[in-house]
Amino acid sequence: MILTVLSALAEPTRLGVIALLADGSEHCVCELMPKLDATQSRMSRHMQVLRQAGLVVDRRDAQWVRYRLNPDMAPEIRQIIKAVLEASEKHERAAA
Amino acid sequence: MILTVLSALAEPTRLGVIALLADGSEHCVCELMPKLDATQSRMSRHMQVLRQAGLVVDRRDAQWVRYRLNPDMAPEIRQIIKAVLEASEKHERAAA
DNA sequence: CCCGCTTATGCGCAAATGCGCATTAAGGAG
DNA sequence: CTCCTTAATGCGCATTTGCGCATAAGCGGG
Repeated sequence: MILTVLSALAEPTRLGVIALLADGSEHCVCELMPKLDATQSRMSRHMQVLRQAGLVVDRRDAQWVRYRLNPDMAPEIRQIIKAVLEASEKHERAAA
Repeated sequence: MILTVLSALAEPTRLGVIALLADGSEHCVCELMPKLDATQSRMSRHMQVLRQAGLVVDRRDAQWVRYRLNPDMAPEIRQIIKAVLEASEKHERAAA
């Protein structure tokens, strides 16, 4: 379980998705694709990994699929995500 | 950097090592091996991954190599480890 | 119905990961 | 020096992962 979460986060595109979804709102794949410089099939599969790890949920809205962070995520997992995002922010700053 | 840390943690034996080292003291490979049910070469390579991720440091002591959590680990990384260990503890309890 | 847009998926391939086995290396004891 | 213990590493192999390409599937509009 935790291992699934960690593997899901241990990939730049997927971590990028989590960072983008961390604003709490919904985003469709077609919006994430250009922001993360990923092709459609790549994005779709990465989203599947995040879904299976229980990190995101999806909702069909007409021809779009809207993703958001799983609102029922366990608090411990939420805490991991928080720590990871804070760490990556710090490191982006350091790199810039 | 964060990705390296996450991949390092996303493996059961390595996560087990971190959990064992979390007591703050030193442990030699020969002690970790039986506790994590790992062969010698497996352990050695996993320790290398943890070292390269900056999570542990090693020290030669006679014929042993003693490992401990990297005391110079960045606080953000430390925070990730803390969150991960707490989550895995909770989940072990749930599984038991 | 056909078309266009968005997303998912089957397939094959290349690269990465994890492992065991055997060997090497490093250190201490006799 | 040899022998023993502990740890690292070269090698080959099997599995997993990540990807592109093409195709299918879901939805709305005309």
